[in-house]
Order: sequence, then C-alpha cells, then structure tokens
Amino acid sequence: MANKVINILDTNIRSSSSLNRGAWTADEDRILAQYIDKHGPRRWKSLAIRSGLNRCGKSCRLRWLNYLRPDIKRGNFSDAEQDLILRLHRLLGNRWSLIAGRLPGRTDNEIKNYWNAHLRKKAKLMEKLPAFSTAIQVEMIKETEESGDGDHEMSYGDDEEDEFFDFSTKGTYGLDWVKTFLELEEDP
DNA sequence: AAATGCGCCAACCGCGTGCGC
DNA sequence: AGCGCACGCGGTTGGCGCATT
Repeated sequence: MANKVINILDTNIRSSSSLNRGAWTADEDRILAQYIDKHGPRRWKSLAIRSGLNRCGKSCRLRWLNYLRPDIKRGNFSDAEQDLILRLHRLLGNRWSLIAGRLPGRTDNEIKNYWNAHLRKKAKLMEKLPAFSTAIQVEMIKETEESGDGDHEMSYGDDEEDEFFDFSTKGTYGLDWVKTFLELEEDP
C-alpha cells in the first residue's frame, strides 16, 4: 500500500515536472556513460540528479540496461537465437528476463519487442505444425540434462559456459516443473 | 508527390519484490 | 513489524520510417 502511494507520487512528480522525456540524445548518452563509468550502475535516483541529467532514475536505468551497456549485442537475431527464443517462450511464457538470461548480450526489452514484431506469428504457425510437438521438446530437455558438457547445437560460441536450461542465476528452478508442465500440456 | 497505413523499437508506466533501517 | 527506498519486470504507448495507394 505504502509502495503504491510512493509509486503514484513518483509518477506524478515525473509527469508534472520538467524532466526530459522521450528519445535520448548523444550528449545525454555520453554523460550517463561517463557517470556510470566513474560511479557504477546503481542508485539510479541519485545518479540521475548528480549526473546533471534532467531525467528520472528509471529512465537512466532503462537507457543503460537496454542500450549503453558495453556487453549489449546489437543487430539482427541469428536463426539460432530465434529458435532459442521460440523454444524458451514455449516453456516459460512471457518471462522475458528469464529468456534474456539465456541469450548473452540481448535484453529483455529487445527480446520482447522482437517477439511481438517477428516471432509471435511464427510461433502461432508452429503450434499448428505437428512436427513441433511437445514430445520433441521433452526429448530436447532430457538431452540437455544428460549431456553435462554443454555441447549443444544452440551453443553461442566458446565463451558460452552456461548450460542450455540452467536457470540457476534466477533461483532454484529445477527442470522438473518444466517436464511437469509439458506433460500436463500433452494430456488433453 | 502527397496521404495513409503499418511495423518496429525505444521509452514509459504501473506494480511487485527485496532490503536496510 | 512496519516503513521507505531502490530496483526489476512485463505490458503498453508514441514516434519514426518505410511501404502502399
């Protein structure tokens, strides 16, 4: 409840003040990047004030995470990435941050946009294809669990050490629930 | 050439959660 | 235990550019 009030106030402050909104300029990007380089990407509210950027903290955070971060991968999604997104979405639904966690250099926002723009239709189409059955997906998961060396066709290069379906960075997600999910789904 | 429609993507918004005091 | 704050997430919006009429 208290949080709700704070959030409403926050929103009111943002909408009523003369804070910059909309697209970021190259100058703003430079200032933000320089400030973060010096002080690190945290305390966004005070960062926004101290850096001299006439932006709210949220806006700064989003700009950094989705655009300025040095490890961001720009450009088109590869076929492998598309395939991975399709499969992960089938398993996880709109859990964009989780999906993004499996695609190094891609942000949740980027994946969400890409899904809405390109893959949603594709996914609907694939749902109708018997070849893309959940049975195959279960096999894929078993395969991943059994091969502990991470040697998978969806590997993203030599520096990709994580296992394909390892969600350990987001808590204690095992794979059992995924299997359960798929089994339930197959049972009409 | 101008008007209109549409798709894409950056950015915004509201809400929930976690943490420190 | 309750409060304030910072942060993260997912849905939505707005604007730009391209295609079509």
